[in-house]
Amino acid sequence: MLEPKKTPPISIGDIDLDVLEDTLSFYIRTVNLAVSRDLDERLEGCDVARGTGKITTLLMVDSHPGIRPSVIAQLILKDRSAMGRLVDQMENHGLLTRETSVDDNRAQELYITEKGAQLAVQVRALVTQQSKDFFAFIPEDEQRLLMDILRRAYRRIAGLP
Amino acid sequence: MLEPKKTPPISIGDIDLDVLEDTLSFYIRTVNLAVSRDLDERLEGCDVARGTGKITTLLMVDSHPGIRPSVIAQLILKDRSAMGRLVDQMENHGLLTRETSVDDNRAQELYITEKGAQLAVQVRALVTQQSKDFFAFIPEDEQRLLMDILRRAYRRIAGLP
DNA sequence: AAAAAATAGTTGCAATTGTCCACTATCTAG
DNA sequence: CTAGATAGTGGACAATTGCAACTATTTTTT
Repeated sequence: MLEPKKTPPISIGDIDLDVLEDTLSFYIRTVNLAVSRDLDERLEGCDVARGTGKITTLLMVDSHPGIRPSVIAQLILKDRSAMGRLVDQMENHGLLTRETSVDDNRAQELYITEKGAQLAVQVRALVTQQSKDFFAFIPEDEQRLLMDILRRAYRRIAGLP
Repeated sequence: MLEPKKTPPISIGDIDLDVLEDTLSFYIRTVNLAVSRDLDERLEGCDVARGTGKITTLLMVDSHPGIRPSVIAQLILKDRSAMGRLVDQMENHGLLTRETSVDDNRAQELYITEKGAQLAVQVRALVTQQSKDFFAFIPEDEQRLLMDILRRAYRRIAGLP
């Protein structure tokens, strides 16, 4: 029978990724997407969900009382205006307070609140666990390797010693 | 002299990253930020700048004529609506065309245009070079390792075989 | 063969985000 | 004392993205 045969569509299994197959940045970008989404889900409603930086800010303010917005901005790769808004938000949520530095009236010092400190405890646990879970399918030793490399990359990017 | 001494502010060198120091997801997120920005700079005005997915879409349509939007959506981890807009954009820019599949009238097939094909050539070179440059400070063998691990992660996430 | 469920794509809405730029205040250096 | 750098603020704007509802078509079930 010479019936018109349906050409099977290109399905997900047939795909090769072209040059992206060997492009590190492609994998970084996509894995980031997935891990960030997963993290957001777990933070549902947690006052520090969505976007990069809230978590880092919370933890940094908690463990470095008096730290300045501009320093955190450098850590999370944001400009000062974005950082300012982030601090606004967290202040409104009662997680931290701003004070003008007595040493330099241009600068601010950030301090954690009681509520912020409590949240920090939870977030520390949650973030650690999430990362562990998400990458659980990678063997321990490879995880360490991966982390070592990415840590170096990050420190270089952020200008850390 | 007992003058009031200025307390030196917490500076970038004094920071320790708390639990983030050992959190893979933190590094993925920050390195992603940096590498994506760098990429965007190089793509300035290039019709496929900003956001994830345009590049992948271009290359996939170029190397898999007739591929469907939903298949690409799965590769770039987006939902159908986001994918639709992406295709709108690229169609408006004259990079690809849509046709309704004769086999399945619900589905579309995407085809590259001349302009799109030319851009694909450039983008292939640019993306490859960018990734190479950006991670140049990592030794070759570590890069390979990193890529192997992340590739596995990606394939798992995207549901590839 | 008819009804139900699954799939592909579109659209509206809203929220988020990030960026750019200009502006003020303050500090530091020459 | 002036010039230039630095910290933070605020506005406007563009772009992405995500959700949910909706249509059309195909496939499965009964």
